[in-house]
Amino acid sequence: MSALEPTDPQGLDRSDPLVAGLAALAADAPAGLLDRVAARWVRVDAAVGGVYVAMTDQGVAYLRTGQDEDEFVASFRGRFARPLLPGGTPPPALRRALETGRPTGVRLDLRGLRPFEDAVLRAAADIPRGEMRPYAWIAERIGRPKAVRAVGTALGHNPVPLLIPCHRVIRSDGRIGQYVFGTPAKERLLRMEEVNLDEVGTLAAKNIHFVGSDTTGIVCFPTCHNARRITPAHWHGFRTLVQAESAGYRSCRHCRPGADVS
DNA sequence: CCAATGGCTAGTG
DNA sequence: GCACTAGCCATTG
Repeated sequence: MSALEPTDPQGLDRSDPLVAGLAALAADAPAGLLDRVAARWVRVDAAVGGVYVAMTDQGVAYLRTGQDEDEFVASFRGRFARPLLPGGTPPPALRRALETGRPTGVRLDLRGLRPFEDAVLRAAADIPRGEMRPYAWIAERIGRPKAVRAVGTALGHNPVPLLIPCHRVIRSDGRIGQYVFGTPAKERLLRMEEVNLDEVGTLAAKNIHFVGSDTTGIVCFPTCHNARRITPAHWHGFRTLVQAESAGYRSCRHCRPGADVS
């Protein structure tokens, strides 16, 4: 540093372009730049009660239930290496999504996921409202048919439950399975979106996990919207997909039981 | 690197 | 049918 240069009160050499640049940043960083680094959190009412939602400039990165904001911030920091600041008003699209359970128009920031987790969550994101698929179905779809348990683990780490509907993934035997916000919440969410859990339970008790129509020769998961329109007179239940196939049925192209056909 | 741990399953008796 | 269990596999300690 030259003695002729003015001395900064903080001892910084402002003639150094780098230092000058940094100083300018610190002094009046545009909001957009700060938000490129820091995430913002908001509180939103959801179907399961109040939730905290963290958003980056790319979209929603993290969502959790709970009352204590310090806890939320701490758990966010445990997973993401970036600061989290209070963020003001929730975007209307986000509020609408969490009120109605229809997450249209909400951008997600899923960076940082491992390839396996990413594949699992993307498959789960494709399950339509009001329908359910087994853990094993996701495993097959992503090309890891034996990683069924790991699918459960990955869904358990879903950073954005509700927005990625992991509550629509159930066990192959028809039981509800576990959920990041607890099994009762999972049941409530499913009933809220008009899944007939009682019927699914009744069928499961009779070992029926697939249903088909003898007019179309198509077999579905019981909650598939095609399955729900089958006339009782033409309705047939099956214990396994193999049984349905040997009876001449082919798997529904909408719900894709036995997701081997891509 | 090895062991342990899950939002699970299909098989066995 | 109904319990049980060995197998599975991506993460984590």
